[in-house]
Amino acid sequence: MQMLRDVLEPLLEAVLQDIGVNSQHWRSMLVRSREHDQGDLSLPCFPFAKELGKSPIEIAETLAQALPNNSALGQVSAVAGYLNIKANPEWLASQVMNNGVRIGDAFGKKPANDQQILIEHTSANPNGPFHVGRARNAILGDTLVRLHRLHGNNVRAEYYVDDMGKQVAVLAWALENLSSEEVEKTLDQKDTVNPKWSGKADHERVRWYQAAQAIRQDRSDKEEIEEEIGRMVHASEHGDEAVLQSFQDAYQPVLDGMLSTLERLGISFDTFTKESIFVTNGDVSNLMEKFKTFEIHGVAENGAEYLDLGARGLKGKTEFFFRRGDGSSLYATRDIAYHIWKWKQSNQLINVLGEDHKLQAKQVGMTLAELGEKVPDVLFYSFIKLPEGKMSTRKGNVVYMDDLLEEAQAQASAVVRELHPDYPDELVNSISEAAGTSAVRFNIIKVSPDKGFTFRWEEALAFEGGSAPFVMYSHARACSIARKCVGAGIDVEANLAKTNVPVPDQMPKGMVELLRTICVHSDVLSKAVNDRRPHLFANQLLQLATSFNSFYRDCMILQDGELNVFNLQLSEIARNLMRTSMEGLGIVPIEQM
RNA sequence: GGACGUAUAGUGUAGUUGGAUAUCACUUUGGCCUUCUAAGCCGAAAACCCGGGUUCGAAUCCUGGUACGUCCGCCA
Repeated sequence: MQMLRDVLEPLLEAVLQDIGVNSQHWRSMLVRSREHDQGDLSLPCFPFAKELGKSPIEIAETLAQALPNNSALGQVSAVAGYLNIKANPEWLASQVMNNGVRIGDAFGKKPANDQQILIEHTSANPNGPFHVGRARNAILGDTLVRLHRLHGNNVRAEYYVDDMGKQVAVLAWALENLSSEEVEKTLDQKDTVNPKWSGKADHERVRWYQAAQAIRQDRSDKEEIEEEIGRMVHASEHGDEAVLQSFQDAYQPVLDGMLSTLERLGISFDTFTKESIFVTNGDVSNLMEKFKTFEIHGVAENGAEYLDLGARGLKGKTEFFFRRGDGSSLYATRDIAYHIWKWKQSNQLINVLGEDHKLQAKQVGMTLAELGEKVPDVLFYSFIKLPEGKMSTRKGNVVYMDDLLEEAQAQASAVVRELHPDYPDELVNSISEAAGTSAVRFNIIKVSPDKGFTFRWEEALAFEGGSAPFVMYSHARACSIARKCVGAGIDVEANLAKTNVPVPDQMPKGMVELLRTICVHSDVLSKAVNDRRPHLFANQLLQLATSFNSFYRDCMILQDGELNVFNLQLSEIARNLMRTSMEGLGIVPIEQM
């Protein structure tokens, strides 16, 4: 709780100096108490014992006695060598009510600053529909974008389109050379397209890609095919406009289909940058010429070139190849050119990458450093696997995002119908769409990115406990209260505008809990953003919703037609904080459910 | 074989960078709907992979194991 810390530290410093502690080390020892009953902040006094020649218990007691009265401080106590300090609930209330935590206009939105941040995420190869594994990148990345915006940062969400290379070439070749009969014959009814997605190019065209993959293995003329594809790849890497155009014609509908899936999850991008532009504009070849002048530059027997990053401390395989024997560039080389370009338009770069890209990212980072460029921040995440094992399109062991979202919506719909048989279809649909997609997102965001994640239908579709619908429900309740007030003829706006509303003498547990949660909200947001760990904020939002539910139980706002102004104001603050926070995580803040 | 990551109640997870009685949810279990939405609230039970070390104090740091994941292409 930074607010309390700001008040407490100067007071503690004076007191500590009085008893003979002069170092500043204690600041890092001041920690949040485990038990809220004991306090909000605690100072363990054991390290002072040696220095002062007194027992920790004695020191804690001396400090508790010496700490001056302050409106921010509630109970101050010494327990077993710990100095425990509790915030005064009335002070918390005044902080919350008097804009102390209302940051900006939107209760929790910080004012914008001049940081220009570019977050690149997803950047999936446009050759097939999203499955839940690939979606972790998009959900994590988009959440990071949203949280930065909530934090007041200027962010650009960027998708790096892989519009060259073998995968796209295979897709383009297949679309030009294979009839749909051939495709179906080759795939032999395997993993047929869900009729629901029959118009969707990401689901349709991936079959051409898969058929081509099979044909490249088996067909009698596979050498010629390979040659043809190789020629296309080669031409694209030398900037052949016609070939690049044919690639784009092949992948663009697929990409559009994939993006529409993401859109359903509330994920969108500001800019799309095509990999090929760094080849056609000469950046890549200039870069490769520059590498030649490096002292760690090396050449293989067939003329392929590399940088020996071992000389810069890279362990394992130290040769980082940036040019093939035939003179063309490699993916990583283009990625470096891309990063140099990105640095020209922003002062912070964040990439969201799967853990399989760790080595690659390291090589790119070291090379950028070698070039005198800054190294981007990277958020790595571990893969999502299925209970049956690794997710693999080839083995048919996949859960497509489109299917998951459809199922989530259907199950949410069943829940709504059971709970509210009176709701009209249209309302049921909008609630279940919001609840279903939000649940899927939240289920993925709430766990630490570097944790391996096993996808389970029951968990993705859990609508209670620590889920998105749980938060949405709390928010909808708060909205319902406001509606009730309006219905009772109360001017909500006018009551919210009232100042100097007296803080109640008796504050129920639920109210204090809510105030305390609100007071740490912005601390947690900063940490989640700065450490690139969105799950911290997801947990904070759960805490906020839980606190609100306790408050809701303990504190009536409208009782026998009487309005409690203080409670209304607090409820509205919490409601707005929930709303902006939900938006920050991509949870749809519907007002009724 | 090497590099990097992970290991917490029956299950899934949090742990603010070394502090007290380790978080939350599911499951199990006892209560709460004639007052603002019970997708809710209040309670019970249940865990730090195994050895060593560092120190007043270790889930957290060091070290040695074990298990799992990822990578170690002139692929993207």
